[in-house]
Amino acid sequence: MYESIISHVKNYVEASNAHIQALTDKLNEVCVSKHTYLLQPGTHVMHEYFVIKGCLIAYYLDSKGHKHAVQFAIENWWVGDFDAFFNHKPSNLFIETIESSKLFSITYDDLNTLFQEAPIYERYFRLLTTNAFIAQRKRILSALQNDTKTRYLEFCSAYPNIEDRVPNYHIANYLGVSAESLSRIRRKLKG
Amino acid sequence: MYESIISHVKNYVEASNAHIQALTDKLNEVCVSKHTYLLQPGTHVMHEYFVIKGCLIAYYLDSKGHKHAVQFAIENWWVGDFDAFFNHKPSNLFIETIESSKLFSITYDDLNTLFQEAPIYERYFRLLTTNAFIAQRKRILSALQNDTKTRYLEFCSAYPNIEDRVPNYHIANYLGVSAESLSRIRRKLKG
DNA sequence: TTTCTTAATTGACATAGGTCATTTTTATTG
DNA sequence: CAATAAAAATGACCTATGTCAATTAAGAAA
Repeated sequence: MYESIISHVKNYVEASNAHIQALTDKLNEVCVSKHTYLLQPGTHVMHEYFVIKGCLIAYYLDSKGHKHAVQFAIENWWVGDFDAFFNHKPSNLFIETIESSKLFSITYDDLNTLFQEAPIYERYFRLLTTNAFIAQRKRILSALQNDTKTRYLEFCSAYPNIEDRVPNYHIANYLGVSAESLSRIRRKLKG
Repeated sequence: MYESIISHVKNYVEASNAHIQALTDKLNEVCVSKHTYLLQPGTHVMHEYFVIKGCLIAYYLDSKGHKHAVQFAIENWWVGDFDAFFNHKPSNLFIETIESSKLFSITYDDLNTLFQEAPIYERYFRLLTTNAFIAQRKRILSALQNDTKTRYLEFCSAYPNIEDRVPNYHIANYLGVSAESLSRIRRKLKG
């Protein structure tokens, strides 16, 4: 049951059995069906989630009602609202399942206890955050220097086969273009 | 001499005198004059820097020779190439002084020793990275939902008085627009 | 101060992508 | 399977911003 998260942890830090035990003791398994919100704006963020199976999207809604996807999460990704979670403020993010999904959840208090019990998890989360930061920076850079077609192709290879798992308008939102515009780009790529 | 960095650390973690000592022992003061590169692409990244006084910019050069600013660093900011530094690969970033600057530098090995000696610094860097991640996400979102004028105004209030410290074309690069376009926006704001 | 260099502004023009309205295709559900 | 809803594609039109070239302004150096 815990294989995927254990190997994820061991990918980043040297973890003893006791370390692993300390983590798994604090995880809860959650199953959610398709099109369900794990998080909605205004909510007090109780958990961060690790995806065992499934596909989710995290997005904001702007003042004009437009969605802006910030992250897709598939198997072995952590997903949640870091800002709201660590800074104890209400979220302004939607996190929604695109497929029915199986997740582990951990609470803020349990995560803090874990940091006390086993500082290797400070390191683990520091490394994850550093990687997320770097990936995000790449995304900014790509947005600044590449046209949408290039970024769409990049996206497809970064999240393999995701075109089949995620509706098109989510991808358009992620790339920061209208669904119509992405549609035109796809046509050009085919023809 | 160390006041600014000490209070920066204490802002994030509970640090004893011994903790502080462990850090300051590893810092070197560096003075660099205006228009100097601290880092250039291809280089093996030896240091991360903390700005005591001055102003710097970190940017990439894309395949078309266009600059893309990823960060301005002023007093009390850390600056460096996280990706290259932590992952031991050559940098593809320029870091350049815009004003003559005074910095602290720390090496990779010293930082790792510090993490061993005092795990609170794992925490400190985790928190810094989390904040940087969040700030960067806000930047992505702002780019996706606001027009350039709005983002320019946001930028001016996020980095107060920076218009006076930083040439215009750097700001245009940061916002992801041409210098001409920013110039037109500034004209409209005045008139 | 004068000279030289760098930065900023401006105009003309081209184009990617936005918006809105409509149609076609694909999913979902009773 | 039929009926309905949701998503994708398409066309017409508009606007913001890019590019290139020229001019003006500001800053640095001698």
